[in-house]
Amino acid sequence: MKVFAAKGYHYATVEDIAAEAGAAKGSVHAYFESKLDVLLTLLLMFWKTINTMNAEKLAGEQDPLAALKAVFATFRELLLKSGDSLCWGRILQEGLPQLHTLKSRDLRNKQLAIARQQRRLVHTIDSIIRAGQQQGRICTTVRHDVLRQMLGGASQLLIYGLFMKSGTGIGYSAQDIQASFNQLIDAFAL
Amino acid sequence: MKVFAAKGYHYATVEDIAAEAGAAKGSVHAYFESKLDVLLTLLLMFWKTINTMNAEKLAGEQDPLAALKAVFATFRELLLKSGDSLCWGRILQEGLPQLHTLKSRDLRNKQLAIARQQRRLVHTIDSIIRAGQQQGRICTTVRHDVLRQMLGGASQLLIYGLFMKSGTGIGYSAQDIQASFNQLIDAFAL
Amino acid sequence: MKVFAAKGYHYATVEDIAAEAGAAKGSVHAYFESKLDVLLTLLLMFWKTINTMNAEKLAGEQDPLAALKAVFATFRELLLKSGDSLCWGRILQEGLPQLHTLKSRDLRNKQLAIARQQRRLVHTIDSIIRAGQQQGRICTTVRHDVLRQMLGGASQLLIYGLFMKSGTGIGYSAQDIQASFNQLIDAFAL
Amino acid sequence: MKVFAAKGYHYATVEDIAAEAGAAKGSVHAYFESKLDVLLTLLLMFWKTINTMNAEKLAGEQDPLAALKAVFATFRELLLKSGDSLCWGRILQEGLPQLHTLKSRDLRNKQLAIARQQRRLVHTIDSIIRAGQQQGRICTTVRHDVLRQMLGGASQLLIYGLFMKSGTGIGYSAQDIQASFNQLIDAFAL
DNA sequence: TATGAATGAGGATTCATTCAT
DNA sequence: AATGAATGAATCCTCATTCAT
Repeated sequence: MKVFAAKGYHYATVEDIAAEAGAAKGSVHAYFESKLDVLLTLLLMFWKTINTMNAEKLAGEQDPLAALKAVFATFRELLLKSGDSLCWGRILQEGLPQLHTLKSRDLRNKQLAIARQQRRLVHTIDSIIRAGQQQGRICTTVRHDVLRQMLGGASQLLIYGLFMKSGTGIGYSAQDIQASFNQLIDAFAL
Repeated sequence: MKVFAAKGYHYATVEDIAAEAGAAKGSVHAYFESKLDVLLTLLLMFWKTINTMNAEKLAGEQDPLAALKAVFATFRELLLKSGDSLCWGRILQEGLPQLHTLKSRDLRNKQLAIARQQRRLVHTIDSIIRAGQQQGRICTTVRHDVLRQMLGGASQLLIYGLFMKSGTGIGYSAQDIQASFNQLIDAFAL
Repeated sequence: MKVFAAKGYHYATVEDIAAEAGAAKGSVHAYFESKLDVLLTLLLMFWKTINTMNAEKLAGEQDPLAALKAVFATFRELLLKSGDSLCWGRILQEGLPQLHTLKSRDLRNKQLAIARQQRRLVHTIDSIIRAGQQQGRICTTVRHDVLRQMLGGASQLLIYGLFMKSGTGIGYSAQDIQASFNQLIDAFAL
Repeated sequence: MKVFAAKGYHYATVEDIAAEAGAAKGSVHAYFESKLDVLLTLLLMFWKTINTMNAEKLAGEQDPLAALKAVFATFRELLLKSGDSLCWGRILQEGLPQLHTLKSRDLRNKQLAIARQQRRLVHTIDSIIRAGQQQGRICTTVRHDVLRQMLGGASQLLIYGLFMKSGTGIGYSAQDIQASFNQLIDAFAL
């Protein structure tokens, strides 16, 4: 994760990964089918964790606005967990090869599993928004999918901003994000 | 641009690029120092265009809310220009090598120029927001840089959504974006 | 061919092949899909040549015994052509990977083409033998396929013997083979 | 033996060998210096067995033709022993690395021992033929080494034929070989 | 003695880049 | 100016071998 985050998938070598783990090149292939498998495994882990955490948090939560805030808080927590680097953030952005280019069946399945987890998160958010709209708690002039994308994008770039190098005009902290993002959600509340 | 967008920087070969341009592999290097140079040139072109278009649109525009809407409209126009594919979108996400890894001085300069253009856009947006806040037109409970990141992120993911494959829960069109995004901006107006 | 013959397929590296050809490693892959493709191409070339030469020689040949002698003479000519090394001989013995292990469709087709050419030679020999048996010129107490295998094996090992290192009890020359092999064929004539 | 026969030396892994033996990878190296050592050990075993069996059979055999038949019968027995696969046959064909490439003295010695056993078989056959020629039982128009190679090659390919896949024009059985091969020997009897 | 996790040398392959034509 | 054949650096992956347990 560290290596991919620091160098990007393509500039990271298997040797780099092994070295970071304090192991030898060959050992990486003892645990992963290929370099791509390492990436896919990480991605799958990320999305699964997101969904698991959300499931726990949302159990029993009735208020759609609170639920929405909780979901995006999960996202922030996970992205910020590693502390000093935007590990997940950079990994999530990596362009993956087309599904049909994947040689092994196992890898194809992994990529499908990732897509499934991503869809699950999407579905979670959309359900909350639609429920909120039906309860008259969330404004209905915005499509649920549009709102979901806006919130997701805003959330992402806010976090990325935390790790941007100086000189890019970012002066806020993790705390600022929390408050402002909740204000954003409230802007769509009724 | 098409090739990078379709395959991603690393999966695109110089041969692909040349073929798309109806030229031969060697010719690419007659006009570009390297493959990376092609990408950097494209990126620089993108950001320069963004800033140029903004400069034109904003000349004489007094209303900060209208100005903000115009700036993000520019972004959308450019990203959507190619019509049937998210060319710029994918290109913009490509992980670039670290500045210090770049061998040639020319490439380093180009990357710096890109950063300059990106900062210029950031400055443009921030100026509008701060002016709006001073004029009492934009709410001051949100930092200007936080608002800028939120708007930028929302804008990006909305557009990416347009190109996502079916099954990802995207049902909106380019028109939906326009209205919803302006509503988002208005949510921060006073 | 020289490299495969000298080192064997697996002990020969692509670099060796390139060096022998006075070219660079990468150039091998400009003309061949893979190292295996080099081998398959050579094998296909060999079997095609065998069949072509036979077709020419046998046109108009009525005598089955003369025809048989001609076919095996072709085999000898080709194996001995390179002069100072048993190029084809060693290449022909190389164990090939199973058809289904082959990654590319092109390689699979090449291997099938080789099998086709081999079958064609087998068919050529068998036809001659059967015709000879029907004409009462070749003894019928031996199955045509048995005789074909015996003649083929004898032919092969005779030639291999020519290239065996001293100390293996080989004292004959290429001329001795010709006479003795024809005597072998005559042993089955009526 | 089974593994080498099924996959070929280079496509067989030590893990395969261990698995077939119901042991673990590491155990192979407890009994053999290296993978090549396994192969050489098998080869040496084969040739030693051949010579031992021949020594027993030939003790007291006066008739050179009967002796020749016995020697090649031994060869057939051994090659066909495994029953359903051409184990020895494929192993015998494996291209070995050049003697001087062998790292360990032990391996070099083993390879020399194999060569010694091969020479011993050659000598056995040649002695029989020469004795037969001196006794006027075997025709003298063929050199003893030429006859030995012809018989050996014929014998080999006949047996290989038994294991060839269908579609290669092989229709005979192990019994057909016996009779036909003896007829071949008789063809050189006086 | 048996194991199997860890190792790293070895080699095939890719593809950006060069340069003679 | 355009080409594309040739190059070789870069790197993934395999698997024989080692060795601590």
